Amino acid sequence: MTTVESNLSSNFGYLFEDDLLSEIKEIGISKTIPQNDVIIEIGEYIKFMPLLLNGAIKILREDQNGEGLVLYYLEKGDTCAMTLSCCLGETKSKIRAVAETDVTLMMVPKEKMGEWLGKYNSWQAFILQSYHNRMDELLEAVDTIAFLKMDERLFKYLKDKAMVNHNDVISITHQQIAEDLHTSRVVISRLLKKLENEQKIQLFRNSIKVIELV
DNA sequence: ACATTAAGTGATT
DNA sequence: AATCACTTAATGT
Repeated sequence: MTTVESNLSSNFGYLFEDDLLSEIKEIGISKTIPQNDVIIEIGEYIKFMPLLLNGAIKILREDQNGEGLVLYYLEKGDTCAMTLSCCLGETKSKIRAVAETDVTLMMVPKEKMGEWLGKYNSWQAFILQSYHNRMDELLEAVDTIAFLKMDERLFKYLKDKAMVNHNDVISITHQQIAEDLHTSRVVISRLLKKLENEQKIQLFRNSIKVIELV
């Protein structure tokens, strides 16, 4: 068994029946994407549906000026709900997906999506469950943006980032955080300083250590 | 040594 | 919370 195959089994094996699993192995194209590469761009048509085998993907929304806002992260075993709706409905992507870490994907041609829906119960369950999970995450993102103050948003952002990277030291500049949260660098610097005084984080040049991971 | 980039801070809106 | 203006610190050439 190849690495990709065992990877697929360990992440999706408990979800899918064996027939489906072997069909995915046969048809799917595995792909590795280096950190920070854009996987899906806004306005792009989607021909493949990705199953995330390894790494993490950052999902962003963008305003008219091309400035981004992080919505949520996908981790292994996840798939992107945007691709689901795009593959089923022939529409363009409304979000951008960026590789947060190095990523390995299994790309399934979109034609198979509909076919499998009728053929495999486990596939149908997976698609519905994925929609449900993404909906929850989207609502959580809305709550975060609407109800939390910037300092709480920032701390949540840091914790999420530490989580998906499996590392409590985050390599990032204040400027980059500001872009992800759609605010200014000065604001981030001040709030980070405050979090450091509260012993929640430690600041270094080009990196931040998260102390209170909860 | 000089230029560039990252980060810290007071003052103002 | 945003912006301006300025300083200080770290890093690259």
